[in-house]
Amino acid sequence: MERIAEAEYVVMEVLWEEAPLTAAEVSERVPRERGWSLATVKTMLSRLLAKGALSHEEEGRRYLYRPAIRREDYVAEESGRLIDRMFGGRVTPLVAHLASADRLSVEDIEEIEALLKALKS
Amino acid sequence: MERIAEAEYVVMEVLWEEAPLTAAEVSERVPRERGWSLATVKTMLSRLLAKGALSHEEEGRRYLYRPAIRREDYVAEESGRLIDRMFGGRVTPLVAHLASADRLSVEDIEEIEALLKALKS
DNA sequence: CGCAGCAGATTACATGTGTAATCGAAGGGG
DNA sequence: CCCCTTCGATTACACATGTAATCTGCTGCG
Repeated sequence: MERIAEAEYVVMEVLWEEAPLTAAEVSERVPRERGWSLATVKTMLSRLLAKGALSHEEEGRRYLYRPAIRREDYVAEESGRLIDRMFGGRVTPLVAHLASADRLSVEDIEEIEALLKALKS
Repeated sequence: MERIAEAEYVVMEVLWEEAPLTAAEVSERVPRERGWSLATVKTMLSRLLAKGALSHEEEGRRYLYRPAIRREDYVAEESGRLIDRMFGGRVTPLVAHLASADRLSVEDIEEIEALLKALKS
């Protein structure tokens, strides 16, 4: 599975949210603050097709695009990559880090505790 | 703080481990499997200097390099970036994801629970 | 005192990425 | 039936990245 660049990821998000879509529809749904032209979106779509991250079917003389990889798989790969690089592949140090970096509120902690408890049973 | 590329990060790791070091010393410590020439390491060092991620002091006619940013800060930024992109900035979904992706062993879970308990007090 | 060798600086070059503009075909409106 | 619009395809172009090789200036060895 080829690497998806950050700008490309924006397009993937759109299509994971709703698919299939035409290029124009994707363009409409790209977050406004990106300020992308339709042309840019089309470039992203082609590159993602080439990378095998999207598939397309013809609808008249347009394409309908849809994801060819699952969001979970992509997220798993990316977060795994980060954990491997920064935390030697271990998850506990990541959580410890998040905690000490104040990314964890008391509510977070309680949610996670509940989650873990559920996991054990 | 400018973005540090993946290859550059390898050099940062070396210097976070031990500093200050000369270019040659850094080169020796770069993981063998990278197969980098000394020239490549020197390029990384210059780029990191330019980005302000390293500082250097002269020692004779060589430089001694040392990190100018803390590993903690870099890791915080990168993991924050991932969490924002993939989990809408919320940590709990990340942990949930890790759990469902089988990145959490029973021991992990117990370690994290202990960690969280300590955090609350 | 001259030169081999090492330091950093400069240059190289292919590929990836961000952000389009342009081109050629096709189809719909008048 | 012809032209304007709209598609996807092709081309553009600057900057980043990965991976070096070359250049230039000192410096210590002989």
